[in-house]
Amino acid sequence: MEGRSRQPASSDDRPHAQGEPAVWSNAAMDRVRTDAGARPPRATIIDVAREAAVSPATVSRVLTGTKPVSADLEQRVRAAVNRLGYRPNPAAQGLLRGATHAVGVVVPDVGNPYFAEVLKGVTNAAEESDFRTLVADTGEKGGAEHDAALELSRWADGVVLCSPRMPQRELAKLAQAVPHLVCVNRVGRGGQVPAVVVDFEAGMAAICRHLRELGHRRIAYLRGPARAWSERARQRALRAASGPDFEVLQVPCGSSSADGRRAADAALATRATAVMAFSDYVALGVLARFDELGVSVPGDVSLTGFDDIALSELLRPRLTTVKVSKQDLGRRAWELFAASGDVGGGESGRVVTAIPELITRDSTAPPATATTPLPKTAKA
Amino acid sequence: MEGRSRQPASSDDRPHAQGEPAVWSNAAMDRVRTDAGARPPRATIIDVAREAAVSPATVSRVLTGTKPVSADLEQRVRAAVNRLGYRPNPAAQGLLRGATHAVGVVVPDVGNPYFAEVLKGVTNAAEESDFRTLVADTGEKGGAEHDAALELSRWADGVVLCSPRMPQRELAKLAQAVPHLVCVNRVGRGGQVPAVVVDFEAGMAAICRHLRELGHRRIAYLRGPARAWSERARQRALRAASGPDFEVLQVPCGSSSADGRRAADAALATRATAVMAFSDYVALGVLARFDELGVSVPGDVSLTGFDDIALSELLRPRLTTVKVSKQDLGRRAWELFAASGDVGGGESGRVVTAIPELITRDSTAPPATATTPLPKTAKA
DNA sequence: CTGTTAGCGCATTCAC
DNA sequence: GTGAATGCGCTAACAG
Repeated sequence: MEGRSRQPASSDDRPHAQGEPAVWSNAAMDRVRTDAGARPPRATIIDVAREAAVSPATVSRVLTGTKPVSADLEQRVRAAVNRLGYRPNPAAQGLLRGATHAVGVVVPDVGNPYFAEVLKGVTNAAEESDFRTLVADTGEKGGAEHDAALELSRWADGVVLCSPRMPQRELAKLAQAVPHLVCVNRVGRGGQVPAVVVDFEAGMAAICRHLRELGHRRIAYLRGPARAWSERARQRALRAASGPDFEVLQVPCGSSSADGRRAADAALATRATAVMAFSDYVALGVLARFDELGVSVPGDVSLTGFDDIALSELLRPRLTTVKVSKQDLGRRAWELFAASGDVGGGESGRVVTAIPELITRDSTAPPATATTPLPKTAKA
Repeated sequence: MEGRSRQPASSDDRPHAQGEPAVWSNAAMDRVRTDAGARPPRATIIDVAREAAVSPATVSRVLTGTKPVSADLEQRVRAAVNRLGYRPNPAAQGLLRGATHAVGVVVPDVGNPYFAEVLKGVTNAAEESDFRTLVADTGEKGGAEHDAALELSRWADGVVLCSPRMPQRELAKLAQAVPHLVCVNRVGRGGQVPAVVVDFEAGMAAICRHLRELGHRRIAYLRGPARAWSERARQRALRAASGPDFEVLQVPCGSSSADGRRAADAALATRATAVMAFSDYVALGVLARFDELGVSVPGDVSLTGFDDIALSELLRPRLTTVKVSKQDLGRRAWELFAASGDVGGGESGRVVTAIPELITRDSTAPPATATTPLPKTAKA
């Protein structure tokens, strides 16, 4: 594309670094050998058949193992396959079989360790059944979920929707358009769409109980995305736990650690003795901001998360939270998809519930005094 | 499959929770309506053609926009498409065009925030060009990379290999079998395979310089995976920086925070005044273990990371590290792939280098004394 | 057991 | 401009 030097490129594998915009440099380390487009065209099943001097059908039979083939021919075919490095074209197979052997996964944000783990769970489980995984990252934009799922549904045999933020009726409509839709952390009206969900109510209840037992009476709750089903479940638990001796102050927040960081000040302003974050990921941000403000956890305020991501026990203080097996969530979602296939798509409406477990660590303690402590110092 | 109750399932969307093994419960919330397999079969282009009373070719022309179509017919077709909710079958398109409009991404571990970000970068960039993304997670098993890439190469038009740990010759062989292979953080012999890499040498050099300026003379380095190309690059920088007044002690470690946690004690045992971790992710584990041991950072020892993952500035102390634009890495890899397509696969051997930037934060400080401090207390 | 035939859903030649 | 025919790579039905 651009001019190229004829210099044979230092034999070492060390790239040289030079400026281009910002930190990026386009090392003009041009190709060495000029065997450019000399790549042999991909072998087809016909090539293999010719090579082995058999019919394509025989090759197919050897590879799929559907019908018995004589030992002699089988050897010839295998040899030819290896020699040519033949691998069947999945698109063609899919076209014929009407199934692609792939699953789609829609996540709000792969950067969020929670979803990364769920994705990993699906991927690993799918791999065991020799299924490929397609991902779509909606960037926390609920509006993009519908289209992403619809698109993936054409590529894959089923779609796993992680924590969809879309409205209920949109989900219902989607479920009708997408053959094997499985939700994670969301159950639709009456549970028509198969789902694997965490029992958020139980989890929040456990956290509330823990806080109450420690003596907290005034709690700030950092809300997650308004449209998240899990948020509504949490709210139910909060309502149930609320009372004259257990006041829950709602603070808008979000689902990322950046959101947590931003909301930390507002949480403090409630003069609560404990802060419940929507998730561990959010709590992370809160912790950072509290530290900046010189607010000690749990000395000045207690803090809780949700999910028990790997980081939470690496943090200081180690976070009190509720443990959810994220990879299992993904794996279960996969299983739900796999099962739905067996029954021909009729078996919808299965909901699998994961019971989370309270993990008491260092970020919670009894309130320092009857009244809410204020930051020791402002802005470290 | 199992017996089902006729109970109409509580109209609420709250799943009930009951025991099964461990924390999982299979809520027997059966399907409500019995419209089981009543899903209409997916519409094909022929259905649309019939519905619009035109030929399939016309439908195709409207959808692909290759040839002009009269306004009248165009309207009829579009209406039919909407009515039927038709979406072309990508497998069929792929078969015909010989390209799938998908990229594969092979990562050692999606749970690692570094790779999650790179993956996100690829996904987002691909999406903009209307490409799908396929992922394979090799679980840090270098042996699985080759097969994963090979497999993905049949599904996708190209494959992005993230930080492959496979031996050089295996990579070379792979590059020959996979049409559009792009590496992240690895350049093969002479750079035949297009790659986008971080200039690890520059990064490590910057860290060494920083540490030396602070007065550190005895440093422990927590090694990454032996087979990682980036590790070898780091070693080069270390060798260059080493000298009588700057001693680098090597400690085997790995690439995960769990590895870091395990290696922390050994790092301490070197009696170094500063510890350089292979990555931020590793440093995370080190920090946690140090805290357990009552070793203060940077009071007793300084600690550095690499990559500047989002967490690193949320941690306390905030980690001194070297900043790498992880999403950009992914995006650039995508661009390399896209570009390689334009030139027909001949343009191999492009290497793009990202220059990282030192970020000085709170985890580094001058050494406390001339001699290495020992842990204040053992096992907090 | 093996080879031959047909067609999955689509875009793209060709004729008109 | 439009429609009818062809074939992408593969496997499932049929013959033999």
